[in-house]
Amino acid sequence: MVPFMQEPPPTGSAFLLAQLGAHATRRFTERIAELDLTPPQTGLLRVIARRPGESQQVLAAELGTPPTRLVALVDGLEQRGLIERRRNPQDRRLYAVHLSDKGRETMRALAKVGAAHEEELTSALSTEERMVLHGLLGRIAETHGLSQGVHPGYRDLDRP
Amino acid sequence: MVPFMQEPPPTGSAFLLAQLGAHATRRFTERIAELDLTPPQTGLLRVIARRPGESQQVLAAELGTPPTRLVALVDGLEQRGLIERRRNPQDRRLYAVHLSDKGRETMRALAKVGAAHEEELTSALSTEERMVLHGLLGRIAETHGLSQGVHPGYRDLDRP
DNA sequence: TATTGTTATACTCTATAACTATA
DNA sequence: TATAGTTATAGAGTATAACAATA
Repeated sequence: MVPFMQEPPPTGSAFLLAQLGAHATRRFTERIAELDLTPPQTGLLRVIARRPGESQQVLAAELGTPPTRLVALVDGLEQRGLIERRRNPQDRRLYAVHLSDKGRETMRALAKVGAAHEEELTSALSTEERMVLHGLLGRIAETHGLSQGVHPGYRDLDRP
Repeated sequence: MVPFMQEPPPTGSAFLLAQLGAHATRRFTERIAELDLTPPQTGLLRVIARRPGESQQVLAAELGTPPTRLVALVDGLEQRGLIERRRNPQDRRLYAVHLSDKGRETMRALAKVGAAHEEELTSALSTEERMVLHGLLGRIAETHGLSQGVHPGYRDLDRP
C-alpha cells in the first residue's frame, strides 16, 4: 500500500522506522523474487511451516486476512508443488494444508535469504550495537502487540 | 503494497523493522485520516513546504514518482484550498506550486500529529533509550541512502 | 441452519502511453 | 523538436458478496 512518504518531523524515530521498514520490505521482496516468491506467499509458507495441517480458515485467521484471499494464494503454491491440500475424511469440507518436501527445501532457502538480508540491513552496526537495537525494537514491538512473528501489513486499516 | 508478512527468521532486526515500519505507517495513516489526509498527500505537502514554488515535474522527481501521479494529488489538495498553482508568465507551461495559508495551518496540525505519533510509538523507552534508538536507526538509514526525509515507498520495486 | 471453500465482482492505487499547449 | 502538464487506459492487489458442497 504504501506510498512514498509519511510524516512531518523530518527524522523522528517514528519516521525512521517507517522509512527503514519500507526499505527492508523492498529489499526482502527483491531477494525472494529470485526464488520466484512474493511476500504474501512467503508469509503463508511460514505459517504453514509453523502450523502444519491447519484448514484455510485457520490460516486466514492467523494471517488476519479474508479467507477468500487464501484460495488464490494456496492455489499458486500448490501448483508449484510447494504445499499440499489433503482432504479430511471426517469432515470433507476442510482441507489440511501441509508443506511438501519441495516446500521444506524452499523454507531452507528462505532462511538463508533472511540471514543475508539481516546482515545487509544491520551492516552499519557492531555486534554489540545490533544486540542493543534488537532489544529496543523488541520492546517496542511487544508494547504494540506485534510479537507473534506475523507481519501486520495494513489489515484493519480504515483507508481513506 | 505490502501484504501481511515477510521474512523467515522469526524475530531478527530486519523483520522487526519491517513489522514496526508497517505498524508506524498504519497508525500514522489513522491519525492523519482525522485531518482528512492520506500519506501521499501528506508527503506532497511536506515537499512543497520545504521547496515552495517548484514545478510539478520537480516535485515528482523529488518524490520519485511519475509526474502523472502528481496531477490528481495536486488537484485534490488545490480543491481543498491547501495549495495553489501559480502560472509562470515567463514560461506558461509550468506551474509554481505553493502552500496556502490554510496549507500552512495544516502543516502545523501535522506537526502536532507527528509529535503525538512519535511519543506513542516510543512510549516503551526511556529518554536515554530513545536517543540511542534514534542514533542507531539514523546510522542504518544513512548507509542505505534514506536520509533525505522522503519516504521511499516502493518505487523502483520490481514487483512480481 | 451453519460452515468450508470457491467464484464473481468491484474498488483502490499506481503506472504507461497518448494527447495538448506552450516553447 | 522538446518539455510541462493532462487524460485515458490498463494492471496489480485486495475486499465484499453470492454460491456450492458438506455438515
